[in-house]
Amino acid sequence: MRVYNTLTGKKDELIPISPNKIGIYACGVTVYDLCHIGHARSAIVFDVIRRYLQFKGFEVKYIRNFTDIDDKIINRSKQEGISWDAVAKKYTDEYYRDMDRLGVRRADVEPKATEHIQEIIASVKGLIDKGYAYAVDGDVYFEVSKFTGYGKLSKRDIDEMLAGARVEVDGRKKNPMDFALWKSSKEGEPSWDSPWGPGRPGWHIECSAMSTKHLGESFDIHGGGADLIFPHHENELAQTEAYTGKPFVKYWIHNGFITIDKEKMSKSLGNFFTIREILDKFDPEVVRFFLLSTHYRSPIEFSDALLKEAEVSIDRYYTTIIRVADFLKADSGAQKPSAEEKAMEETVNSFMDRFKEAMDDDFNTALAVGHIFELIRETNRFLDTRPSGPKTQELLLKSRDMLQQAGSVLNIFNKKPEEWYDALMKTKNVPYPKADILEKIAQRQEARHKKDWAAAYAVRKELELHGIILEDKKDGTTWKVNVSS
RNA sequence: GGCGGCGUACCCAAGUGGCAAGGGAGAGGUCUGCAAAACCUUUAUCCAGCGGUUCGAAUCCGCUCGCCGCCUCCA
Repeated sequence: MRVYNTLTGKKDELIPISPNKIGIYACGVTVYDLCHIGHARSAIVFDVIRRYLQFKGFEVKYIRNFTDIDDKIINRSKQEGISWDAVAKKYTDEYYRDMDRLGVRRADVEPKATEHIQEIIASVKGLIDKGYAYAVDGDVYFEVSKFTGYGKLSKRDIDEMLAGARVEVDGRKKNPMDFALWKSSKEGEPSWDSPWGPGRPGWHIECSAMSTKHLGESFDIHGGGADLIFPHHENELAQTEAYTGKPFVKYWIHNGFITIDKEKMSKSLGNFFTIREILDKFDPEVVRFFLLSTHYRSPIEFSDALLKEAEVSIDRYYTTIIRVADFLKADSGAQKPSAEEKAMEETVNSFMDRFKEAMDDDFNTALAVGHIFELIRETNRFLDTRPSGPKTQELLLKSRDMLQQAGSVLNIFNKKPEEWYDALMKTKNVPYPKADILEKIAQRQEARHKKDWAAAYAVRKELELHGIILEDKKDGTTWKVNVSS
């Protein structure tokens, strides 16, 4: 399989450092506030990458960190009037609440910066010893010009960046591009003892320390949002390779942004939606599907209208699953050849290959989703021919199984149809108890028996007003929530 | 200013050399007591524009226009 590698700028064949094993380190979040949908995208993208690699049979070790000490956390603790570690704890809990709901699996190891202070200090010390870093007044800086590969990830040149001139001027640094490995603490700020006095780690060094501790000095995949390429990952790469003298990461994977009115969603612009407020209106499965229906490196424009389209798509899946279940329950088993059988067989049998082919090409979930809907259409088309018999049943069971397997990689299609409609009742605020619906359906059945079509129609209309659609079938009437309302 | 990306139907979106996936919306139809769902037909002789390479390009090269990102914290 091939993955796009930011370091090489092209799709590279994925060859693990150790056969059949893959180590992944994804940058998590700084726990100082609620997560927005951009954080969700990154988390879901790497969740799917991990799931797919496991699906392919790789033994995956997945690490995702929490940055639980930095300026933003300290500021927030002043604002909220609670200690910095209480802030970190609070927003770590909130993070889990959101991500669990979104079906993002926990990582194998979820390290925190503050739990790795000794490793960090050892790295900083090592970098000073090797001449890559220098201490000034309790701060320690990495000397960018000493590392010849600096800029190779973000394709930047130190001199050109200086010409760009948006770098802070700090006379204590040898070069304005030098960045902090260790920051001295001011009075009253959280601090740890170090050879350079009380202080705390710089942002980049924590990821170097944690990733190499849990995955070794060289590992396979390192990822995060595209905004981390520079300076975070560039710096991380420089300091780690300077320290170990070995290649750090083989494949760098970065996901694209979420945009609002074509502009990057970000905290500073204030144009962001929290995961929480979106989940008030849409089921997590809808959000996942929405995010996965565009390739992970492309920008995604975010809007309610687009989420609704995703909702309709998911509904189409569940509707088909109900059809299949209804069919299997009712099929007499009498052999009846179908003209569509051959086409159906072909689509079902080739599905998994096409799904894998899509995913093998840089995790092309958008194409994979396309294949899923081809299978759904073919399944419906097949059912429309009213086939019957063991062969028919076998094909339908296999189709359902294929959809389940693909769904499990993307972690969608994970509900029973009833659960999907229960969920819709909530997100669509249908204020109508299920018992009432069943009651109305019974009344309507009575009217239908008497061929009182006007009364039957009135019931249909009444429920429709509440967002409930009735479906008359051979053996009774079922209801569902209208997704397009 | 430097570096990078994008521009595919009404909307979303795959496709990176061989006759343009998929979803939504619209229109017409089949089925139905009425519906819904589903299915069928239909909506890009063409992929921002211009020029070039090639037997052949949305896909490669050049230029132009438009949009966006990174270069400061940021998923």
